[in-house]
Amino acid sequence: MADAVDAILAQWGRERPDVDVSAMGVVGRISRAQLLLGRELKGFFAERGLESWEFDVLATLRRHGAPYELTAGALLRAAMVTSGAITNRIDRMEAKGLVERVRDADDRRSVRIRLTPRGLELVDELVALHAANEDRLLAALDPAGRERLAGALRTLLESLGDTSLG
Amino acid sequence: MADAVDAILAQWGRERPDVDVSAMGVVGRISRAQLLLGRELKGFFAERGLESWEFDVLATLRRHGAPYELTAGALLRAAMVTSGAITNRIDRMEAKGLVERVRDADDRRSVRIRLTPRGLELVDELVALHAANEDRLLAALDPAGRERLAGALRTLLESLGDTSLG
DNA sequence: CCCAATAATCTCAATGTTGAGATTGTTCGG
DNA sequence: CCGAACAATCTCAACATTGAGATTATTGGG
Repeated sequence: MADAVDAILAQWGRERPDVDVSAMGVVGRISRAQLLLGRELKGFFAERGLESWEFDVLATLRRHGAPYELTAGALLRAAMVTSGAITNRIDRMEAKGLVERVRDADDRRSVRIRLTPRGLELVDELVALHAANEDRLLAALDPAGRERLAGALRTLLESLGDTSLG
Repeated sequence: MADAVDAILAQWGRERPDVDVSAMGVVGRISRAQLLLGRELKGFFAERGLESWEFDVLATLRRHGAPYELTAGALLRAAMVTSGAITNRIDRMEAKGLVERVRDADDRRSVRIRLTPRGLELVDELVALHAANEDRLLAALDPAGRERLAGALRTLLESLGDTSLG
């Protein structure tokens, strides 16, 4: 069986047989898989009135444990976005009542972003559904295949410097 | 050794031991790998005065073979973007002299996008460097590891419907 | 203590994508 | 042939992100 990337590699093999394009077989598939999975997740959250990035913020706060708050800086490092993006996201989620800004009394440059009761309730309700949905998206892979995939990606991520949560 | 996703899974295990979040070990890593690889590629092309999406258009035209032209529709399906994005990209690349629009005489709704000599020269020069750069980014994986990774991703992509180039 | 360097967040213009609708052209049944 | 349905591309407003610079607050050397 062949996917779209196999077709791309075959085209390069025909047009530029002098170039070793085999790395594209990995990099291209990671890119396409992310795009297709991202679309699925977007649809999943849209059905529930959320953007994917909103769930991402909620989940980041939730999994860090009580009192479910992080600084804006910690959130932007976790989401791997820039400061402008985090300000915008928090603005919108604050307006929706999912998080609130709390000025830090010890360092007033800092803003702690905290889950509201409503935000906590929402993320606790969605996380199981989200995990089950991701599990469904991986249905084509058996447990051993998932383990190999996760393991190889871990090796790759470590080599790319993805070792901390910031 | 642990990457950022291991830390995330450990947090969920602590906070919500009732939820099976193992699928995030795969989906989360695909997402982060794509983000980090994408940044590397962006830097690589920026050093050469190109955006990643510009190379993507050039490469799509090049690998389809002479006369190095495709319709706007074929290009947008290959890039997996919407029509507005392709119009914008072609506008800018046409202004840079990398591609040109050719109205199809047989079906005048269609526009064929064709590599200019300069575009062809540029992509032919860059493709080997690009492939070598991607190879470098995967240096942490041995050939067998790459093969397993590509194979598992192919299975996943097929199951997500990524079987044609449009 | 003061001031320069550093730090955290916010502001905002530039950039790019989406997606609906407009425009232009083709096809095909009657 | 005509007109409706379909097709390909372009237009444009809404929305998000980036990244540089502004703002506000802290720290540490002298």
